Amino acid sequence: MSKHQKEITALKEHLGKHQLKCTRQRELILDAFLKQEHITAEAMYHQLAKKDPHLGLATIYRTLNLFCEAGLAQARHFGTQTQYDNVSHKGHHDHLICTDCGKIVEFENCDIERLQEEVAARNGFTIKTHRLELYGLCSRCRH
Amino acid sequence: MSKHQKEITALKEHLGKHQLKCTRQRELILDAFLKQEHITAEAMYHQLAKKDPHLGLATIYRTLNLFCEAGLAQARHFGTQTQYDNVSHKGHHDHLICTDCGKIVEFENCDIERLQEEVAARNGFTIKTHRLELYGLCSRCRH
DNA sequence: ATTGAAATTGATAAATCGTCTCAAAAAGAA
DNA sequence: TTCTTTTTGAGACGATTTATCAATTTCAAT
Ligand SMILES: [Mn+2]
Ligand SMILES: [Mn+2]
Ligand SMILES: [Zn+2]
Ligand SMILES: [Zn+2]
Repeated sequence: MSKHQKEITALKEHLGKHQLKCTRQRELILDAFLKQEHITAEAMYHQLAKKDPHLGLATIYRTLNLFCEAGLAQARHFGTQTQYDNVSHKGHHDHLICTDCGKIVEFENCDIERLQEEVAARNGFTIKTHRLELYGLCSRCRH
Repeated sequence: MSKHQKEITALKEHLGKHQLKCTRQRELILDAFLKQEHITAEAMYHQLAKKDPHLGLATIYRTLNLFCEAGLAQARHFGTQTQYDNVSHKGHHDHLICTDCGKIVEFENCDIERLQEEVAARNGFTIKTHRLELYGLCSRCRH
């Protein structure tokens, strides 16, 4: 029994609900993805080339996007590339960033999350993901 | 005396400190930029084509990146494009973005802003700026 | 005002990243 | 097995931004 049974089941459920098929490539990519905290399509392409030299980059992109739709991954634009975060690896969180020393504090605030939902609903949107980053000075750098 | 004298002076100081030159193109682009809250290089290219049909797109990019280095602008990846925000602009707002059609809705929410301050204070931070982007589907794209 | 080194420009090639196309292959229900 | 639908891989393609480079402009020193 795999350590990641919950995620494997979640994906299979998503596949079933959407008339999608369980392929060797999807299983291979899922297996590799669940071992990561976050990865780019390109990095996964090179990593999996050892196991299957014919696995196409387009398939990696398609499958990582599928994971996003199934709720297993979350895409984040980071610099010029897209990072696919493993949602199961760490819960959702946002960031406080010190612009002076670069210190990063992770936080989670349910009230903010709820207000975000309200704002979205008021504008007819359904939120899939979000990004909240607070930039400023940490206590040490303020003095 | 221009309404944006402070920013014009700030740019000239930056130019002087870095052996950069004050060109007609830089003045033209600065003038247009300071009237905007945020703009893409492409949008500015089309906008300025009326005043100078030979102004190159590369010059727009180079100049907007220069404004970032001079502290007048802030680059923000927004979907596939880069938005250059005018940091001197007073009216802060955040964004709802439809991941399907690209629609962008601007919003302000004082309660979220207040909670952000609380989170920051609890962690010893003083917020200078922040970025909040909500990604999802607009009413039309949700079907 | 003239000169000349250094910076800048515009046109366009190139790089980057991700999606689209489509014929062949695979999945899976019957 | 048969048959329909989905998926795949390879590369073309599109969008955005940066690099290249010869010609032009700036500006400080004559
Ligand atoms: Mn959050
Ligand atoms: Mn805000
Ligand atoms: Zn700090
Ligand atoms: Zn939409």
